[in-house]
Amino acid sequence: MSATRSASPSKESALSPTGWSPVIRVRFAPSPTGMFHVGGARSALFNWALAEQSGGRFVLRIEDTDAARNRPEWTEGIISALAWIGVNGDSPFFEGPYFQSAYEEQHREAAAKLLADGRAYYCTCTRDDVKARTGSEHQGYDGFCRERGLTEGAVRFRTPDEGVTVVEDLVRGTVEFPNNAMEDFVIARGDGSPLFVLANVVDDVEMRISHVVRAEEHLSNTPKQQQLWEALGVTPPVWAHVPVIVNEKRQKLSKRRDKVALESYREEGYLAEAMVNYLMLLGWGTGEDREIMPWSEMMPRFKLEDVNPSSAFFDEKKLRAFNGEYIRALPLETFIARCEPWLEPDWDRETFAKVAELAQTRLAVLSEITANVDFLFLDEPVFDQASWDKAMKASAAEILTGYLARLETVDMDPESLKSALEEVGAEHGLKLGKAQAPVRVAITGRTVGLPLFESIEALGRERSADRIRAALARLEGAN
RNA sequence: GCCCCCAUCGUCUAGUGGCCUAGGACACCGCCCUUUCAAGGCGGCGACACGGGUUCGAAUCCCGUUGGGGGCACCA
Repeated sequence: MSATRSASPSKESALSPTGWSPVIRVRFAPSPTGMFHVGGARSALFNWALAEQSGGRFVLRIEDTDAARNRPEWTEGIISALAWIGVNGDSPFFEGPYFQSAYEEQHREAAAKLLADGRAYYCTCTRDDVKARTGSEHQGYDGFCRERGLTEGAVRFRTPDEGVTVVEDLVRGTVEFPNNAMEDFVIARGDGSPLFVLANVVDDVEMRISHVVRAEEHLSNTPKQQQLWEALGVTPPVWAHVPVIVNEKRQKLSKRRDKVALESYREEGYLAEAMVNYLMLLGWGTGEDREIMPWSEMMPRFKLEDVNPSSAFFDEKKLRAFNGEYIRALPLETFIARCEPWLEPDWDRETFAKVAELAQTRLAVLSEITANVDFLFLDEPVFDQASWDKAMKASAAEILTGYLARLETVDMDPESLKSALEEVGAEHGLKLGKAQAPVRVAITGRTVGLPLFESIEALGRERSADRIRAALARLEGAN
């Protein structure tokens, strides 16, 4: 038999490809071998949109069969990261988590069935054996044990020698794989333990997965898996291989060299909403001249057929821009609450609340709030040397002295504080833009930051005066 | 080496044979606003990889070239 799939998924069959159920059942099957990856998050989101828009199910399956590399904290990390981006267990569309390790019995039974049906056979060849016979590093298994009738060893799946395996992919269209390029691959080890390719398929079958939506790196495995589905007597799912996410060198994002952990973005102060929005746009577009869109609007618009097949660069600059948009769109109270993790416990929250609105338009990520407001709470500002050098020259000392004098009597409101500095500046032929520089550095330690007069108001008369005196002293010490 | 995928501005994308002198967003540049920096407003730069077809007509279809990428374990 050809073991190929002839029918292409029509719109109708895409809704019930397995014939088991009219609902879409998708799955996300990460292995807990490291920090949760932005690529995984993007795949999860695509699956999540599908489940939610159709009233189907999103099945979370932790593929924890590689005991050597698995760690429980990674599993927790996956679950909490998913929850962060809105894929949470409380939703009626969420199912799981299931743990692959719990289904080993089914995997073994499947291998046994394949063996009994003659679709698989035992093999005792080692890699070196095969290499010795074929004389090549690159050649696959040569089928040596196919007809030997062994009763133990690793289990190999018997692949067709001729013809092609046709994979119908919603993103990539029809993809044909020549069967003669597919070796008889191992589905269970010599000790009987199942391999990924088998476990993955058996679980998908058992969990009645209708659509397998995953990254393109799995496309090459798909003909093998499809053969397995068919050998198990089940109609394969609808496949959809979404593009890989790449770095600036256009290579698949890797945990080693790239910043890929969702958690690290979270810690930097990226908003989940912005991250979700950005991730959805990697390989897909809203179809409108509008990219900033909440999940509630994006979710129903998502279609696998619209996913772009080419790889997408993860552009943190654009993510930052999105994040800034989302931060600015936050109601002030919410913004204040969201900043909380980056504020030291002893920083006065009332003072912070006074300047929060001024800071809101100045952040791309929440963690930047610290550098914007720390001067209000520290005994003395953190002086940035470059800022100091730039501002503390020419008539800086005169400006500071003049302003210090006025600070004793001026009304402590931004307008009055501003007029006072304008007057001092005028005395030295300086416009406000120039005159404010030394004062700003004296007060905040930096040349850039929150509006100066509001900052002085928030700091208070005495503390502001102290800082100007300190800067003056420092200036003299330098000379 | 073998198999497979991909190819529109620097980047993410819109575009599914005529609406395209190719639209939007990020980045970049300039101007305006302005107490710094942002934010905001306005404007600019900037792409259909190349070569053949098919067609009255191609960014859109086909073939090839080139260039990227992914996969080929008794890993997941």
